[in-house]
Amino acid sequence: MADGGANRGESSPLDELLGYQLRRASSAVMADFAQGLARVELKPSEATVLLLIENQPHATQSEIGRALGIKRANMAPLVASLEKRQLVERAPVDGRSQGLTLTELGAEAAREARGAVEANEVKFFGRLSLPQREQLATLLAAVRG
Amino acid sequence: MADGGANRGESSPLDELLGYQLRRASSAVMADFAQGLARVELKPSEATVLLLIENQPHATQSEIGRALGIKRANMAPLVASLEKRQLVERAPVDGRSQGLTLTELGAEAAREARGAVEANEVKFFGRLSLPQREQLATLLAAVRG
DNA sequence: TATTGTTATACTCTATAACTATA
DNA sequence: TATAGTTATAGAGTATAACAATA
Repeated sequence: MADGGANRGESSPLDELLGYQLRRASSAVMADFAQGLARVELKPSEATVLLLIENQPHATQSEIGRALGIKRANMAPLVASLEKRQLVERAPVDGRSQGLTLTELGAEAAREARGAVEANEVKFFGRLSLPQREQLATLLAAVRG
Repeated sequence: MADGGANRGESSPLDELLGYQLRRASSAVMADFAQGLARVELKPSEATVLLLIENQPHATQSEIGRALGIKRANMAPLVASLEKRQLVERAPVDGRSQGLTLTELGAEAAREARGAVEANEVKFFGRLSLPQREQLATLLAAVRG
């Protein structure tokens, strides 16, 4: 790693800060997740969109974006790319909205994405006991308010 | 917010994923932190660098970068900008390393950065009890391994 | 008037590669 | 050989502003 990895050899005033620890933990988990997805040529944002469409077929891209905290302006090129790769299909809902569904290829990609998600969860949270995982979920929800 | 904010109205399969919850919590905290720093015209990465230099004067930028998980290649323009703004001074340690210290202006910026950090901590973690905060710190450390 | 989707654009953070110079 | 610092460059995510079409 040489650079960029987590340094744990020296204490720093940031160690006391939960916001900082939260960011570092999130970065570590996300970097591994991105690496796990690289094999399938999906970015994390694309993978989460696929999983959400799988779970809520015919949702519009605005709805998906809202659920994921991704702005409309950023959803447009993201979905356009998924459609171009024939992972997602659009079907008009009304004159301005289009419902999104997975193609067969998209469903396969979603399965692979879920595999990457689960490997990532096991790798980072498998060390925790079930009560610890529940506690962490509770605390994270409380932080988000 | 209209877009981009956290949607909590609908359940999704991602709600079960600790990695996803971790990322969303981190994003929320970081967005608020960045906003709090905007008043001082500091980015989060710059603020953390200032705080670390304050705590470890004469540390080299490689050392600071290692402690923060920022690569040398990314530290270079960051520190150059802080130096240009006269927040940081460099003093040669040996022929290839330079120790970093805060100027008076930099010390003042660090104080303001610390204020933003503490407001951010209170806003998001003040809701938690002390044992809960300790538990969260323990769990995040365990996640990072 | 509000919402959907879109384009253009900019900023932050991160990543690799390649180079100089010093140890 | 390894390390410090630099430059160039690319990718991922996010942000705002503005627009057309539709509700």
